[in-house]
Amino acid sequence: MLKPLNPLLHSELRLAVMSILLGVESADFVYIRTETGATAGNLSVQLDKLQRAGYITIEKGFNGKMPRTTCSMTDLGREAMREYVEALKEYIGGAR
Amino acid sequence: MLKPLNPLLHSELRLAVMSILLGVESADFVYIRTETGATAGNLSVQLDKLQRAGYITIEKGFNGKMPRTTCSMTDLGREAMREYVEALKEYIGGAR
DNA sequence: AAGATTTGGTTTATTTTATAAACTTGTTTA
DNA sequence: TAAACAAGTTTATAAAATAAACCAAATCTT
Repeated sequence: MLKPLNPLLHSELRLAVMSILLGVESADFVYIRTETGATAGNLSVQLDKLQRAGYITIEKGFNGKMPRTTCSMTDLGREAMREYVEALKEYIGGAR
Repeated sequence: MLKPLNPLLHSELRLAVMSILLGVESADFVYIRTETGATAGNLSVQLDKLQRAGYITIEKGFNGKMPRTTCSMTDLGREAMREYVEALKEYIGGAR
């Protein structure tokens, strides 16, 4: 039987966020927003879910006077991605 | 910017169904149900969506006296899977 | 042979999720 | 100083997934 797909990661926007964060030390809200094309509201909600799961950390600070939200992936997040990709391969392995 | 993921395929159960059908000429409802572990109701709904999209064909016949529903993938379905996997790789490419 | 159970589903209702719209707080610009 | 903009959050709506309830016919039980 196929492995279940972590529902937290099996979401287009959350997966895109995780994908971006895999490649960098950290990324801020505005950057992630422009890279993904998501609306701010949607992104805010999905980042919160990833944080609650312990997959990313969110730090709120300031860039001069403007607020800035910076995200980065945790080890737990990295491990979850690894497992997700491994499971996913069972689903798409035949499509080559 | 990341390619969008075909929402019809980006669903655990529908993806499992497509994955199964990729490897075989055809498969019947009961087989798909046991392989995926899905409930009959859920499977019925998701098969219908795949059929409406033209990704699979569904034929209803009989096995002796018992009804039998047989599914197989269409060329359109195969092509959609190919594109989906290609898009997905952009998301998970970093996780190796 | 009548009733109970199983098979193979479909339909409908409920829950969850994703998404967008509206709002808030503070900043910069005209 | 009023209007517009930036960076988000909160709340409402739309869509999706899932489960519960149901149905018809076959088979098993006594």
